[in-house]
This record gives sequence, structure tokens and C-alpha cells, in this order.
Amino acid sequence: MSQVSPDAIERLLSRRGYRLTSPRRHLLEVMAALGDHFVAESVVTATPEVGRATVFRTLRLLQIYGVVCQVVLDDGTLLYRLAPEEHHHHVLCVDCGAAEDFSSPALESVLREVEESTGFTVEAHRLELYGRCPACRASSN
Amino acid sequence: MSQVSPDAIERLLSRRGYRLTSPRRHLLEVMAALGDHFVAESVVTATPEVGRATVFRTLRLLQIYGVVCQVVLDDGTLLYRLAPEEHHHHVLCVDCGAAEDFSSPALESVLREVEESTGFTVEAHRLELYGRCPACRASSN
DNA sequence: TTGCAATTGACACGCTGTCTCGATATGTTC
DNA sequence: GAACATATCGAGACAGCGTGTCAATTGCAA
Repeated sequence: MSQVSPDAIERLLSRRGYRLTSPRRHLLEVMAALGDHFVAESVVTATPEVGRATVFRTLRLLQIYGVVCQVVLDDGTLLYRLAPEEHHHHVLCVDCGAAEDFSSPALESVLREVEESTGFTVEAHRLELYGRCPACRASSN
Repeated sequence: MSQVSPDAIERLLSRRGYRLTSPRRHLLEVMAALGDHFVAESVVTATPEVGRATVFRTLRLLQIYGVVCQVVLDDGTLLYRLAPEEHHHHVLCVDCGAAEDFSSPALESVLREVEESTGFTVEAHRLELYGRCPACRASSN
């Protein structure tokens, strides 16, 4: 599950009729460099030459196409993340903030179950796990 | 899975050494009256005699004791909800905003699976489902 | 090269939640 | 039931994160 390359993202956007502007290229690079996951504000400060509004607009655009995904922390804080294309979820370390992706076919049956018992049609979902990564667990003992 | 009564909540707080102040009683009543789920701001405006900070402080306190839970909407908006005591999740209707609780024993095995494959210890999680409730589905056809 | 719609940047605004700090009220003790 | 210690409160300024507006700019198709 590796990260999508900035190049691939540019092709995706241009295929959809979006313009490849220099702010957009710039933002993609910066996000790739920020790595793992980041707060929107880091992107804003890392790109002084790109306007605040543009950062958030781009973030939203990329979210729509699944290039960027949101991560909700324990306390409700939102992080962003250049995401693998497949649908996935996150496990977050509450100590060091490390994040890892996972996908779970078994979750599908949970959804099916809920659809039956509630009568809702489930179209999307969000699953975040909070815990401790191996490294932090080792160092805290 | 019925809502905890304001009375029971008061007993819980007093058992833990918290004071039963009149703002707290008042807030509990208002939240119960707001029902289903609500934005923090509704509580603030519904209780002009209680200060803004107190509303949020109380909300946080109640969250810690599991009396109130957060609901994350599709777009990242936070709602609050007087919650049943057991651990549970939400299904939300993206059309009308209706919310329903559910609990899923099957989710446990998903967590176990993730622990094994990632090496993380999972201590908490958050699962929200977004979809359409029976009523909205019926009316949109 | 030109024309125009998409996009941008600057900046003010808005929403949600927090901090501070002097004033107040609660539960306990005597 | 009065006094005390302190948890809690209210007001209001502040902070973080995101959005709306609108004139200026730019990508790109013709």
C-alpha cells in the first residue's frame, strides 16, 4: 500500500478536467514531503507562496478523489494524509502519533449486519483505531 | 439501548466526587430535551444563563464518563449525543441527519486481526457509518 | 496568439472550542 | 446552621481551523 506519486495524481486531475496549476503541483510535493500525516496548518506554513484558501481548496479537491484522506484523532483533531488508492482505515499510536493503514474485508460483514438490523443503507464509513505502536509499548515498560 | 436519565447521571457524578451544581443539572435537562443528537452550539444558545465555557467543560466531563459521546459527520463536523452506557457506534442518515446506535461484537475480531497484522495494541476505536435511513430512501424514489 | 473559464491570493469572517481569573456556590466539618 | 476549603462558574478575550468574496491571474483549447 504505497503512496500515490505526485505524477499519478497530476494525471488523475488532468483526466478529470482540472488544471495543473503551479500551486497545485507545489502542494502535492509539499504533502509528499510532509510524509506520514500532517495537519492542514503545516501545509499552509510550508507553502508561504500559496494562499491559505488555496491550500484548503486543494485539500478538499484531493479528498474528493480519494488522494488525500482525513484522519480523526482521539480528541477530534483532524489530520490529513496522502493516501493509498484503496479504501482503508487507520491505527494511530496515542503516544507518538505514528499511523498505519489497514484494510479489513471482515468489516464488510459488520456493515451488512448493521444494514439488516437498522434498515439503513450504508454508503460510507469511517473507522479509526487508537492504541500503542510496538515501539512505544516497548519503551514504556 | 435507552438514554441514561439525568438522575442517574447526577448520581454517577456525585459518586465520583463532582459537585451537582445548578448549571450542570440545567445542562443535563437541556441535552435530554434536545434529544437525538445536537451541536454544542445548540446547547449554548438553549442555556443563555449558563456560560459558554461551562457548556464545553461539562460536555467534556460527561464525555470522559461516557455519558455523552461524539459523533463525527461525513464532513468532519462534530455532534454530541446523550449516550447509552454501553460502547456503541452510529449510523447516520446523510439526508435527514437521523442517527441510530448499534453495537457490533463482530468488530472485536476485526480489531484482533489488526493487532496481529500491525503489532499495535488497540485501546479504543471509533466507527461511524453514513448512509440513508429507511424513510429517506422511501421518499427519494 | 487569443479568449475565457478555472483558479488564485489576500483578507475578512465564522464557527467551534479554550484560557484566564476574579466571583460564587457546594459539600463538609464542626 | 455557620464557616471553611475549594470546585465550579461566567464573562469575554483569544486561538485554531476552515470558508466566502472578489478582483487579478493563468492554464489551456481553439
